[in-house]
Amino acid sequence: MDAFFASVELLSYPELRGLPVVVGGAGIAPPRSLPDGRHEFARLKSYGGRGVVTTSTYEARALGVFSGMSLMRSAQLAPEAILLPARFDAYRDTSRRFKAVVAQIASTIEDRGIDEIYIDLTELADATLPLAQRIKAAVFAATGLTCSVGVAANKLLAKIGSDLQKPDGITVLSPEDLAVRIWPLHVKKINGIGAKTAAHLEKLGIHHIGELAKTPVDTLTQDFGPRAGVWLHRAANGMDDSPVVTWRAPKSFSRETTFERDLHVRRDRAELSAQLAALCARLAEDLERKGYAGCTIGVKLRFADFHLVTREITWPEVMSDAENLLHAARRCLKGKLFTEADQRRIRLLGVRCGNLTRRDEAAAQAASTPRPRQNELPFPT
DNA sequence: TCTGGGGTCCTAGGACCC
DNA sequence: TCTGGGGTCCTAGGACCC
Repeated sequence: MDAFFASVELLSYPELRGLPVVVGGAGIAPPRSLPDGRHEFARLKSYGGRGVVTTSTYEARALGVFSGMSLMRSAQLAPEAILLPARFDAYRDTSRRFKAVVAQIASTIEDRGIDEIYIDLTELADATLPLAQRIKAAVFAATGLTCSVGVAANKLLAKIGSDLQKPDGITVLSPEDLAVRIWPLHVKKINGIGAKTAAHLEKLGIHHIGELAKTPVDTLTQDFGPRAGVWLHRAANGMDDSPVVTWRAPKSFSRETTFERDLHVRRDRAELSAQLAALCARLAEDLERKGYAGCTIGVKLRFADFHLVTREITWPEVMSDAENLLHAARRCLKGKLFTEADQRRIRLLGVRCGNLTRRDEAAAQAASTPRPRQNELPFPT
């Protein structure tokens, strides 16, 4: 989907069409409705929190504002841009509709998050281009939104192709296109090559996919290890035999929050305790709603200096209720994480539950989950 | 004025068992 | 007292993606 969250918002606020609009994270007030039916929108420059850009319209991107950028920095680049709070329920609803309508045309679909799918068209007899056009038209009819489609012999190339003519594009790649259209692209266009790997390749003098493709595998395996080295070489040569996976069992659920201000390990202990309990309660709700329980419980801390620490414990029995999650999470926080004289501040706190089983399968175990111990304080010092 | 939230996969070391 | 492989599970961190 093209600029998905922002595009959904434009359906609600068509008067913003053509303007730089940014959908952002936390603590943003929704637009105020005026008596005459118009809306009063917040501007990026009025924002004072710690959020980041979730999605920006193409007009905002033209000003240098992209996903992941802090809203503060975005405000410097585009102070007059409209700022909207994210409405995940609306995006999830739209997401379901676009996926459902595609499923009517081709049922083998791999979910790649809220705004992206892979579709296996192998078994469909239709000619490629009309098929892609039909999918786009169906998505537009169901949602009022445009998407970009890449068609190729595998997922790796289809993904790159889908990005070549955004927004509202169709790109069909044939084998001959590899050298002509893929090799001139930067290595970061390959799904799986991020900032770190790209910087590493840069040091080796490899910038474009074509250069990577012509680099001997041995050179790559020496630098990146056997597995990654081979993968890089294959990817650059357009090779990918990964299947379209229609369903995966979830591996973990988690909840985390970044505080409005950094919390002191000792002085803000009561607040940290309350936040931890709240996260466990939300995680328990998620597990309950989705019907899972897990036995590996972990916490995640980001300190004010952005240093990240995780701790996890595997319990003998699975759990899914808030009390037991909290008990286990507190356990993770005990030990050498904090000292008596600790003056550090924490910016983010998270709780995770992994090693999942379906709750109906775990029902027998559930009866014997350990009772939480009382009077235990989290964030021991 | 820095840097969200929810995920997956990989690696590497250590414990433990046979 | 010194020495094997092989396998699994657990834990911490990191890269990457949407």
